[in-house]
Formats: sequence, C-alpha cells, structure tokens
Amino acid sequence: MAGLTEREGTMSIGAPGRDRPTLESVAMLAGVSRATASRVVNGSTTVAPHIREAVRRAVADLGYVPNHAARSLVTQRTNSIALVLTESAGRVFSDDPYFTTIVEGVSQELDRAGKQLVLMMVNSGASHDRVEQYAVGGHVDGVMVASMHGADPLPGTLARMGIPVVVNGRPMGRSPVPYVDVANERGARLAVRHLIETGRRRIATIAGPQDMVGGVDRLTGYRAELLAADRRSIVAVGDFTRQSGISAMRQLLADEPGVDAVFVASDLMAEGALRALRQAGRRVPDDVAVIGFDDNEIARFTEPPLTTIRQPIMDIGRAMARLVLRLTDGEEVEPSVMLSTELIRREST
Amino acid sequence: MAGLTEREGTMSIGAPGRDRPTLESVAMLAGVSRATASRVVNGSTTVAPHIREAVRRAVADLGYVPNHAARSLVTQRTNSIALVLTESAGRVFSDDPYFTTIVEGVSQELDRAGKQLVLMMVNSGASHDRVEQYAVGGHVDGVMVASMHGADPLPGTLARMGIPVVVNGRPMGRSPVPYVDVANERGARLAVRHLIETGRRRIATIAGPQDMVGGVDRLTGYRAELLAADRRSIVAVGDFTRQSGISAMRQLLADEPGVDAVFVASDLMAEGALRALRQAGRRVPDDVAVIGFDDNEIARFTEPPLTTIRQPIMDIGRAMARLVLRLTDGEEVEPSVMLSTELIRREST
DNA sequence: CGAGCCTGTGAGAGCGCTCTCACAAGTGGT
DNA sequence: ACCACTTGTGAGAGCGCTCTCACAGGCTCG
Repeated sequence: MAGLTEREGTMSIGAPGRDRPTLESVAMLAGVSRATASRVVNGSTTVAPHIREAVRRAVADLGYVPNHAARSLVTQRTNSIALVLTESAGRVFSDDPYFTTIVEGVSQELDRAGKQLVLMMVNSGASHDRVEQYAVGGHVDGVMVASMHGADPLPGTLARMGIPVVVNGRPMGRSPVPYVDVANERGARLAVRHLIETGRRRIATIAGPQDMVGGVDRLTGYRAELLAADRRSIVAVGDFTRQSGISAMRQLLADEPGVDAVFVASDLMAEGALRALRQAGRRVPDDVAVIGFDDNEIARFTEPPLTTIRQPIMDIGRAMARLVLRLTDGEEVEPSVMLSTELIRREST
Repeated sequence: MAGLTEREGTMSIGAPGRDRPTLESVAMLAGVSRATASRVVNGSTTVAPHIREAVRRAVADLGYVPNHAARSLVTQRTNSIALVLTESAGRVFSDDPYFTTIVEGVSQELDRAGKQLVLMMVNSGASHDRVEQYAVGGHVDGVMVASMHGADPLPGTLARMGIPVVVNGRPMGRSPVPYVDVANERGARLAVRHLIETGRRRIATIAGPQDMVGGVDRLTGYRAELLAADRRSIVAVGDFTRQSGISAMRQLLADEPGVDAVFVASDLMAEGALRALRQAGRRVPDDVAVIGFDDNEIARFTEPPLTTIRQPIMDIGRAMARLVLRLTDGEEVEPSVMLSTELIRREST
C-alpha cells in the first residue's frame, strides 16, 4: 500500500466481553430451569404466559444474546450461507455492476430469512479447497456460486459432498446443480427482431466471450433470429469490457462498412461501440442502430441513451438465495429457475 | 420478482453430512488421544514426529475437517469479521465502484489472515440492532463499518459494547473508533493548485453532499487553496451521482458564464459535468478545464479522458481489515490511518 | 373416587473441541 | 545411584446450548 501515513498515538479495545450472560444466568434470574429459558428464547408455545414474561424480562435485563457457536454446535446449523464469487478479483469488481447487484439481491433475500451472508472471493484453483474446507467444516449451511464460467468444477464438487449448492447461469456440461439463469437466447432474439422490425438491413453483433454461457447463448439467439429472417450473420467477439466494445466495433466497421445495426451483448461493450461509432463519424441511430444487453445504470447515460435488453440481475441473486434456502430446509427444488428478459427502448435504435 | 418461470421437475440434496469424522475418530485411527490429535491439527510443535505423521495420515484418510462451532465455542473466537455497509441498498451498489472496491480490499487482507468475511447490508435504523445482536452474539470477532455518513451512531455503539470496530472516513463528531481515511482536503488542494498552475482564472467546484466527510473535506480543501491564491470560490453542490453532476454544471454555467475550470468532487459527477459542458457547447479543456476525484475506471473513458485526483479505495479496505485484525488480537492501534491522494493528469485540463 | 391423560417444567446428556493439569518416560548432573 | 528437570502424552473438565425424557400436577371421564 503506497503512501500510508500513520497518526501518532494508539488506541485499543479490550477483547470482546467474556462475561456475557448465558442462558443459565437468564434462567436463574427468572427462577426457572435452563430448559425453560431456552424454550422461551426459541419461541416455544408450551410455556405458561407468566413464566414466559419472567424469562423475557430476564433476557432484557441481562441483555442476553444467544451464543451462536454453542447453538450451532448442537443444532448442526449455522444460519449462514456463503456466496462464492469465482473470478479474478480485478474483474469481479470492475465497474460492471453485475456481481454487486447479485450480492444485493442475495443479501435482501437472506435478510428476510434471518440468515447471514458470508462472502468468499476465490480466484486461484488453490482457493477452491479453501471453500470446500469451509463449507464442509460446517461454517455455512449452503453455498451459492456466482461464476462467470459455466465450466467451473467447484459447484459439482460441493454438491457431491452433500452441501446444498446453487449456481447462476446454466452450467456448461452436465451438472446436478440447480441454477438460476436469464433467458439470454430469447433476449438476443428480441433484440434482433426489434432491429429487423425497425427496418435495419445489415445487422451485426458484438458477442461476449464464448467461454461464458451468457456470451454463447446471446450469440446463439442472434444467429437463430437472423436465420429465421434469412439474413446473414456478421460477428465480432468482445469480452464484456468497454475497451473490447471499442475494438470490436472498429473491426466491424472495417470488415463491413455497410453495417447499419449492431446487437451488442453487454451495455458496457455497447458504450464502447457507441464511442467507436462516433469517432468513425457514424450517427446513432441514423446511420447505425445500437442495442445493448443488461440495462445497467449506464444505459440511461450514454449518448444517445441506449436501447437494450433488460436482464433482472438482482432477481438472479434473489432467486439463488431462495433456492439455496429451500435446499437447506431439505426441500426439493426445481432444477432451474429461468428469468425473463425484456426490450427497453431508448434512443439508440 | 417479475417474469419468473420454473422448469418442470425437482431436485434435492440431502442435509449436509451428519456423519463427518470428529477429532475423536481421528485420534482413534491414529492410536493417540484426542488431545494429541488436537495438538497436531493445531500445529503444536510438542508432538513427536512419528506421531504427528500418524495423525496427519488419519486426518487425510478420514477427510477430517475441524468443526467450526465446537472450536469457537471453546476458543471464543470465530475467525470471521463483519463488514457492514450502511447505505440504502440501492445506492450502495449503483455503478459507483466505491463500496465494491472496499469489499475487494477487505477480502484480500482477510484472506491472507485466514479470516472470513461476513457482509451485512443495513439501511433502516432497525437493522442496526440486528448488527449489534449479531456482533454481540459472538458471530464475529470484529466489525468494519463502511458508511458514507460520518455521523452514523453504530460504530460508537459497538465500540462501547467492547467489540473491535473500525470505520472508513473520519467520523463526524467525537468518536473513539479507529478509522481509515484518505487525504481528501489535500487532494482537493492538489486539484485546485493544478488548475491555478495551468492558468485558469475562474475556478468553480461541484462539491459532494455536505453530510458526508468526503464531501465536506474536499470542499474545505478547495476553499483553502483558492483562499491562499486570493481567489473567489464558486460553489455548486451535488450528491456524487452522475445526474447531480449534470445539474450542478448547468447551474454553474448559468450563474457564472465566465467559469473556465471546475473541480468536481467525484468522477461520476465529473462525467455528468462533462456532458453538460458539451451540451452547452463548451469545449473541454479549451474553454473549461475539468478535474475529478476518485480515479474510477470511468475516468479513463470519458471524452476527453478525465484528469482526476486518485484515491486508493482498495487500500482503504485493506487498511481497515488490518486494523480490525490487530484489534481482535488485542493489539493497540493508532487512532487513524491516512492514505494519500495524488493527481492523475489526463486530457480534461 | 380412582384410572388415565394432557400440559408444563426440570434434570441431564451430549454436540466437538481446546486446554489445563497430572503423569510417564527420558536426560543429565552430582 | 539418586534427584531434579525437561519433554511428550493422556484424562477430563467444560465452553453454552438444545432436546429427550421423566415427572409433577391438574384434568376429564367412567
């Protein structure tokens, strides 16, 4: 860490209170047994009202808070769920709000259920072990894996160890793990259809990376819809970053000067494409129509504002959380949850 | 959640293995006592080499992983640290990468120390209680509070309960809580000085919200530097969002048409300002110089690329983690860590 | 009026681990 | 050869909680 300066002086805080009240002391104060105190704390109904009140008062007076470790030692549950972000850290938290929005959705749903969120960021293969150890060590009741790469082996491994797991995005290859995904292919078709309907002739695409499910499925949708309309595909491939959008657009312009529309597989890349188009002197939407995918905040602020396919990222997080919660409750869950995408019309088409 | 469709069929995963090996079984297999097995697992050196090996083998054979709850019940430590994000969820995870970068820094440092990260997002006052209960319940060894508002009462409350706490940003008002902050005032002065040195005459600012320390300190720095140069302040106030940057810039232009430079307290607002300037037909940097604050990813992609004051956000996270780790180890720590800011010259000045 | 039943409460075991303490065995000095 | 040590190991208590089971007391019902 560069440029660190530390102020004079020090401060310290004692180790966290060792003298916290236990159930025992609550019971004593309320004049009941530990078992009864436990019943009240856990909301059992089989306790006489006046006793329940006495215990409640004791809890309040003492400021009693149940000890988590002791409780989960006997219940075998921790009330916390891990969210694993498998991506090189640098990419995870670029200014693409994808992961962070997932986190937000997950957090909301876990909150409602009174569960805690343990966030784990893994990048190297070595840290896969860490996650496994952690989950198996009984730190968490379940695991959600938010990976960009559908071929990640981690979810399968965890599932095989008997740990409830849920992933985002259809896993590439066979996998017994429930997943949450959006209708990527359908969204791409929506986009292309829109372009066709608004009279565009030469419709290109800037696809996402082909080792990610989203990238693949959106390209598939683009191709399928064009094929249905008997048109030719014009494809450049990016990696979801702004910079790659710029390069891909330039390449498209060079290869196919007559292009009059582009379906871009992410808003960030679309912003790059817009920039490249402007620099090339093409007007949007007059000369070239541009449609993105995501409906990020940024889509409302590009020039012109970006027509795009909205995917409900926060809902992905929510759905993942709900699935894993049901798994930890021992319920059966459907093998996948599919969320819909929709066209958001703005001014770039 | 809108547009949810669920696939046919169900799948389920059994509750996590109840039949996991315990220390007892490891000891038995290795032909030693539980105490000795524990010694090996915890890396004690006072175990004879051949016994240590036997235990290691037993651990590997059985796939033994220590039970977290049992361990922390006796050690009174959980090996996990909470990061509390106090902001209305919507704002926390907009496309401003501030919080997410903090999370990344924190995560890196916690990883190194083998600690886990528990992420808590609180917004209403009610959930403050939840955090307190959680921390006091012994779920975590320490708490980092990443708040935008320096006046948040939570850190003080936690500290008073004897829980190791660290915050980001100098707390407004008296507080015994160690904090990590960047040299906001100095950074602002750097920016203004740069503007002066490059020959600008009428230097305005778009300040951040005045209920946040960053907003206040940057405005203070701006004023101080101008005062030192015997110039007049021209101030508009935004709220760190892109939209507010647009509005503030328009207002500045209306109030003070002769303005030829603006120090904007965040890159996101600066991007808005750039847009407003362009719409008003002002050229950047020819007519008006613009300098931002943050050095987000976006700063490299504005038109023109944004000169800005870089603040090491990830280092804030790292420093917070290191501080709280030291507190949980019972060490004394300095009351604050100050990180430096620096000028990044690009093409908007 | 006694047998059988709820219903509410307490005693106590035990979750899996760490850590203190006692002790067995080996080492060296006198 | 004896006594102090050191060193390695095991026995066992106990962390704070939940939950099973037994039981006390008050019912209902024949």
